[in-house]
Amino acid sequence: MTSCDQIVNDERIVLLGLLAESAARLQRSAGEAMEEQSGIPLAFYEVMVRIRRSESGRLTMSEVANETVYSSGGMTRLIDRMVDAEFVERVHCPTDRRTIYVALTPAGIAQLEQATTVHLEQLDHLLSARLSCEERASLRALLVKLTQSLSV
Amino acid sequence: MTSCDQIVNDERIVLLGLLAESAARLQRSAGEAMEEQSGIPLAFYEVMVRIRRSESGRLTMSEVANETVYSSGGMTRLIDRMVDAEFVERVHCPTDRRTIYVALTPAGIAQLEQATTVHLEQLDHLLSARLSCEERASLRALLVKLTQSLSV
DNA sequence: CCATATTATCTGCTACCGCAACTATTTGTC
DNA sequence: GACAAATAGTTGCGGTAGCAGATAATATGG
Repeated sequence: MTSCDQIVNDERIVLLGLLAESAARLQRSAGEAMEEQSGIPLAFYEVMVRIRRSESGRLTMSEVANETVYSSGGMTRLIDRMVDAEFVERVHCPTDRRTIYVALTPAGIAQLEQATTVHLEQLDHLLSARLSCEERASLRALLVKLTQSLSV
Repeated sequence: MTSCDQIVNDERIVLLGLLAESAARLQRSAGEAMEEQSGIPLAFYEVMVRIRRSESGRLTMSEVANETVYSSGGMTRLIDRMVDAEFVERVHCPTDRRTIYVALTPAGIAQLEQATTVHLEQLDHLLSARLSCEERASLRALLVKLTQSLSV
């Protein structure tokens, strides 16, 4: 190999590292702020947001796990903690006794609303201050394109 | 609040979730491939790449930790594992006995070269197949801009 | 020359995730 | 209807990260 020095600076390798770094730093900043100001982990928030976005106000365990890139085992315990905190509840599906829906409790809805308000302020700091609306839109488009069909 | 339904779809909240999801999925895919084909965790690779990119061929514990978004404690153990695997070695700084340099061993350099070759093929699958060269360039530019001054 | 503050790294404790194995349920095939 | 395969979710185990405190070395002020 002529020089690994050059190859490790390949744009694709840099891009993957950059993506990991950006995501880690943003999640850390936003996560710390949420923990401080709303008292919940960012992971809780992400789950509650997905549930809230759903048509029926509930998602199966598998659906939540897939949307948030958790394993099924990992999601079981995350939901356990959220049930303990009384933000969500498990609801058995009447037609398929294997599936379990996860739905927000009234306390969860309240928590989600409070956290969202604070979270948006943080995102103004973290995102809006650094990227224009157009830039955020193209970043979003690029990430969607990148993640499509990688969804498995 | 009129409707939290709308607010949780705010473009900034979506963007943060999307960034997390993209990074997680890509790292998972690339990480599994690297583990299979090169026998090392992606975390090892990321550390070795940073060291290789450095001018002097070595970085302090703090430098590696900062560049890879680890805490100092987390980096201590990651380097412990890499030392056990004989990919890197700790070198005491002669002028400041607190600082410790991390440098690649010959085995580490060889491993890095092998892994890089395979990794680039994977990235062709994961990145090049989905985004054009121009799109990757603008994604890179946007991520750099986003992460700038968030570096602490 | 000593005391204090700062810096660099390591260690103990705790929390959390993934994998693989397991249970329960449903679906498909004969 | 019965048995095999597939699917949904939970649990045991192992590994890894972060935080806080400990340790060691250097820099600063008196």
